[in-house]
Amino acid sequence: MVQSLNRALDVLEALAAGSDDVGISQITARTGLPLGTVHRLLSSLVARGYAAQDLETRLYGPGPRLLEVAARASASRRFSLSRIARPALLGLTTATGETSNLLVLNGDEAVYSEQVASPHLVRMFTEVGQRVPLYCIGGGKAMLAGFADDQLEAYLDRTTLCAFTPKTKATAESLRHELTGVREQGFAIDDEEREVGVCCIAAPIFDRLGRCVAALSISGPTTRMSRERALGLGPLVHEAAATCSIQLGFHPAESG
Amino acid sequence: MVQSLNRALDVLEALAAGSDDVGISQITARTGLPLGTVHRLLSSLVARGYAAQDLETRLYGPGPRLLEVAARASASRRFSLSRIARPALLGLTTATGETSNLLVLNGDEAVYSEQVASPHLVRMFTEVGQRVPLYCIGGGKAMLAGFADDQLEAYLDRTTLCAFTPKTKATAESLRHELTGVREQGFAIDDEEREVGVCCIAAPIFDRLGRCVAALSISGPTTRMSRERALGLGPLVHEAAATCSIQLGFHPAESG
DNA sequence: GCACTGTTTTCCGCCCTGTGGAATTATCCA
DNA sequence: TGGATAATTCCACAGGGCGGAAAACAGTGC
Repeated sequence: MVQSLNRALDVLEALAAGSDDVGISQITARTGLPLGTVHRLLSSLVARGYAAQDLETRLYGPGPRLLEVAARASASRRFSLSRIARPALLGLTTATGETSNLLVLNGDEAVYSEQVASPHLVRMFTEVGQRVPLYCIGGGKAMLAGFADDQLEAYLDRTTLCAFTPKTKATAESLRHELTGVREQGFAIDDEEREVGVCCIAAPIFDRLGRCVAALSISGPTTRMSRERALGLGPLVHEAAATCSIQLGFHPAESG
Repeated sequence: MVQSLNRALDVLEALAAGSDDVGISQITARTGLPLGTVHRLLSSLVARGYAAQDLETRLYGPGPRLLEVAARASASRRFSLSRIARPALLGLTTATGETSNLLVLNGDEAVYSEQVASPHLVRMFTEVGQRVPLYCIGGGKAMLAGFADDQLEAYLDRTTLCAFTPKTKATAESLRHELTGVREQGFAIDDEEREVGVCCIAAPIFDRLGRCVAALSISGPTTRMSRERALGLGPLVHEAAATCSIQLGFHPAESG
């Protein structure tokens, strides 16, 4: 572990942590590094544009180059959703024995874009690429729950809800009510709402700007996937989705 | 300038540059650093999460921590639009003697959110906080020109164009035509389209995702701001806006 | 205007840490 | 199985980073 680099990263992270500029002495306090050292490292960071100094206040803050490099990096194949989701899907299917899917938000629909199939003979099979309305599947409802209030209302305004099965939540009222529950729990269930005999549990994935862009789901025939079992798997899916969010650069605490 | 840090940043940037993972030897070639050195620096970057190694291919790519830290940093007051725009506005007003404004996109309207007033006795005066439609002012048209095609069409669909003056471009056709011109030039003019006797010139500001979020404008009475003078100021406004974009983390070349 | 306090910035000799060539190990093809 | 390519690990040297302390610089109260 290269010492100076390691310390410089400490300094960089200290700069990025707060929303206000900080002085050298504050950074010294936070990092525990000697003052002279902090100054030297900061100068180098400034020279490369990773930090910047306000000439009036003499305080330091994160620099534009940091954002620039991160923006380029985010274009890397490494951060493509499907690549990130693959291990999560494998994990879910291994753990549960049921088919898991990555659903991506596209307009007002969800698109099945990655799948790991269950080893069971009787299993869920949805075509990758298939598009479905958001309100009637687990992954869709997970994403709706991640919407901001006005975004959700706009969606409800322009969408005609239609009951695919007797259990479909086909009124704005019932949907709104359910989504508040989803927000609290962190996962959404679809208990035969799209198709009779199919139950699924899902959780939302957020990008680095805190926008809900996708969802993970596990689905199976109700013979194996009872409502109870599905709900029990909720935390598992939630955890897997949260891991994906973090890898996308999402920061849970303060996403301003 | 701390050598090891400096080199580590070279390595980091080399990782972030391409959209595919790279091997150590490729980085050695790109940076000119010795192989052992690159490996050592990379290991440190990996340990901190700024780089990541694919265990199958053994190739390296940018790490999630980079995005995470950048996401936090972007919340810094330092990158708030109005803070970035202030010097630009000062520069424009100093250079031209006319009032300059920062307009921020909000829904389908532009909001005047920062202003530096002209020293002239006869001058433009718009209230900060005022909201105006996009299609009839310079800054609004600059932002429309920065919209993607489908985004623009959706806007035109849901907006009723209304002629404020005889010169207002109040048809979808005339607007579309004008906007293609704006895209080529990089600035938009408003020659008495909102109010008779007022002319303004404006350019769009893009955020780090390449989305058009705001615009800078210079406006003045037609007695001083002739159409010709305004057009002559176009490159100046364009340049100022481009500087703001870069400080927001916008990367002109490959913004994927 | 002047001393005082809490900063940031600069300096410099010691020595720890990063350096990079070369040896070692892993991996991929044929 | 063996040969080529690339990734790791190793180690002795010395150059670069370290950090204490001094100097320069605001900002504040008298």
